[in-house]
Amino acid sequence: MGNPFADGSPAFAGEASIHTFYSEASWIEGAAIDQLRQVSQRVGVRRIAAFPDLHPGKYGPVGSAILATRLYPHLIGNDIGCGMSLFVLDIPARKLRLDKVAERLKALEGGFEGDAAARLTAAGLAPDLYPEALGTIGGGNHFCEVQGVESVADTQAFAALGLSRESTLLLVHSGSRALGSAVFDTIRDATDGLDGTHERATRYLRAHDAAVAWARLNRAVIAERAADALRTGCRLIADVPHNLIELHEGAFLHRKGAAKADIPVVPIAGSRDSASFLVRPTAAREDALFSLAHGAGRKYDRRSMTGRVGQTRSEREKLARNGSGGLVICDDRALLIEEAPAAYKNPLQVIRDLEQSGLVTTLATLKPLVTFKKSSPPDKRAEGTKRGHEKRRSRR
DNA sequence: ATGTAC
Repeated sequence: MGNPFADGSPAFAGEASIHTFYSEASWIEGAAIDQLRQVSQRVGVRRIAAFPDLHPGKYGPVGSAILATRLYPHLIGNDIGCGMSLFVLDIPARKLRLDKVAERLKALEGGFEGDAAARLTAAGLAPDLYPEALGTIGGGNHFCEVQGVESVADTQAFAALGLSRESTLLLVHSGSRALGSAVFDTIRDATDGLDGTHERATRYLRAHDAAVAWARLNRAVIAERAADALRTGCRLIADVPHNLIELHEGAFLHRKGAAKADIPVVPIAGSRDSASFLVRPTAAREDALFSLAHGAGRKYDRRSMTGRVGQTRSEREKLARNGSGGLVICDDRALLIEEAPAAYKNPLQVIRDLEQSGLVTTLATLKPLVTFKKSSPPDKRAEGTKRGHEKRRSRR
């Protein structure tokens, strides 16, 4: 089936307009289109913008921005405040030894050894707000990636950010961990959304805003920990949430896997095997609800990836390297397979569509050098009894 | 996505 909204013109379903920013060349699942339609028919939904990384999610379309007069916490889900932060490290890329970088980044696996409570307080958050989780990446599609500069399209704009072809960048994708999940738990029953003036909505929004701030701080602490591990410093270039609700002209702007675009520069992640992009959003794009794609977007869901790739040892070893010699640290085999580059759409096509829609100009292309996802957890099999071994073996 | 439901 073709893509009914691919012409980019607004289509009307219910009261809401759906404006798409992807071309026929982008892979868009029918189930995601169905979800867009369903959301467009919900009470209070006014306008929807959908991006080329659009794919179906648990409660609604991922890769879309939804403006509604009613509040829909489920459109955001549990990882409130999730996003990408780009930093520059105080060390030129040519000085990096990738195997050493990979080894040192394993320090991220444990907890933050600094004063989490003090950092929370400095960010205006309660010191007892999940201090033990602060500075941890989490699972799923989250990562911390050391990048080099592949090419620069706008030298002046790139230099104005204090960046050059020699720069080493650090892209952190993480969110609010257990906090966002706990906040979502408080409104799990509100599947039909909330009246924004209701006290329950106000309470949720206050907790939501704290989770957004916590997630931003989390990315900063992760970057700081990575920089410390690499014996260098770092400086923030851009912090861009893609999972949050903001007030816009008296209505709620829900962004689910849609990057906030009303800021100077936005990093858009590729898969771990392909380049990421630093783009400049076109100002004041009301039609795109001041949003952008947040990455490549999934092509295959996690479950269907099992059996698709990583069957043999040599295939799994291939997944631990990227095509240009970079390294991937992911000692969790299931996660390595679920997050294989083949599970994602072509990020180049995503950028092409955003450029052709006039939503962005690309400043630079960044190549992955070392992608940290997860290092060895304590080996549970080694802890088990001999009987446990036999049980496990018989299950296979 | 999640100190992962049971």
